[in-house]
Amino acid sequence: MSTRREAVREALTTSSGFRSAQDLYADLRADGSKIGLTTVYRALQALSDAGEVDVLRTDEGEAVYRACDTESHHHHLVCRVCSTAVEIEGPTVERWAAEVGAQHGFTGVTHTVEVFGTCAECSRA
Amino acid sequence: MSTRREAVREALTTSSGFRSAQDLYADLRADGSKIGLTTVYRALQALSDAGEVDVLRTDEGEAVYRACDTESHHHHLVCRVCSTAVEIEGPTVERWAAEVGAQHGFTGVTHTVEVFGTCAECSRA
DNA sequence: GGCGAAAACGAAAATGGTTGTCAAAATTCT
DNA sequence: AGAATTTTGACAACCATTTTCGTTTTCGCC
Ligand SMILES: [Zn+2]
Ligand SMILES: [Zn+2]
Ligand SMILES: [Zn+2]
Ligand SMILES: [Zn+2]
Repeated sequence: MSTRREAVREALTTSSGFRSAQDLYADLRADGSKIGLTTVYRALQALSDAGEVDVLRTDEGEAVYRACDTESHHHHLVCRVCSTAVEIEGPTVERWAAEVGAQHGFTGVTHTVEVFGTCAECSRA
Repeated sequence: MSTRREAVREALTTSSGFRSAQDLYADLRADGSKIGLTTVYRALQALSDAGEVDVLRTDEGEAVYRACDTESHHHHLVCRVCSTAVEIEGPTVERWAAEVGAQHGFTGVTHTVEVFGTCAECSRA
C-alpha cells in the first residue's frame, strides 16, 4: 500500500458521507498535498477493486465513494443535503430480491438498493 | 408533441429493455431518419421530465431509458446480458425503506431499487 | 552506500457521454 | 402570404474519467 493510496483512504475515512474523486482531490490539495488527480482516481479504483470502499453513482452520473465500517453486504441511507450516510441491512430486502428474480427465471441475481432522505440534522435547518 | 419526439418515444417503446441515447440515435439513423443526436437527448429529457420514461444509470455512468407500461411507482428486474427488463413491485420493500428512513430520523425518504440477473433465455445460452 | 528493475506518480492529452450555442428549417398564428 | 414562435441539428464546449508517457520513488541485491 503506497503512501498516496493511504492518503486517499485516510481522506475518505474522515468523511461519513460519499465523496467524489474530485472532492477528495480538492481536500488533499487543500491540506497541502501535491498529489495528482490521476493518482486519486487510481487509488479509488484499487480500493474499489479490493472491496475496501463502496461506490455508487449520483443522478448526474458522477461516481462517489465511501469507506464503510463493514465489508459484508449492506446498503445505505444517504442524506440528500450533506451526503452523510448510514449503513443499513435488511434481510427482508435480500430475500425479496432473490425471490422476485427466481420467480422470473433469472439466474445470478444481484441488486442495488439505496435509500435517500434528509437527515435529522439537515431537516432542522 | 413534435414528430421527432414521437419518433424517439416510438423507438424506445419497441424495445423491452433500457436503451441509451446513443443506442436510440443509432437505431433511428439506421431506420433512415435524419434526426440529430442533440434532438434525441432533448426528447429523452422531455419524456423523462414528463414522467413518461424511467431513467437509470449503468455502472459506467451512462443514462439508459425505458418506456414502462405503468406510470405508477415500480422497480425493474434487468437482464445483464440482453438488458431486457421486467417491471416489478414490492410492497415489502416500500415499507422497509420508509421504516428504515424514519428510524434514523430522516425525512422525505425515497429509494432506488433495481434487481439484476441473467434472464431465462440468456441463461440457456 | 550504490545500482538497476519495477512500481508509483503526475502533467498533459485523449475519450466519451452530455449539454450549450446559434443559425437554418419547420410550424403556427394573423 | 408574411411574421412570430418553436423545433431542429451541426458543431463547439463541458466535465468526469482514462490513457499516455516521461520522471521519480521504492525495493531487492551487491
Ligand atoms: Zn444531512
Ligand atoms: Zn442487499
Ligand atoms: Zn437476457
Ligand atoms: Zn419502490
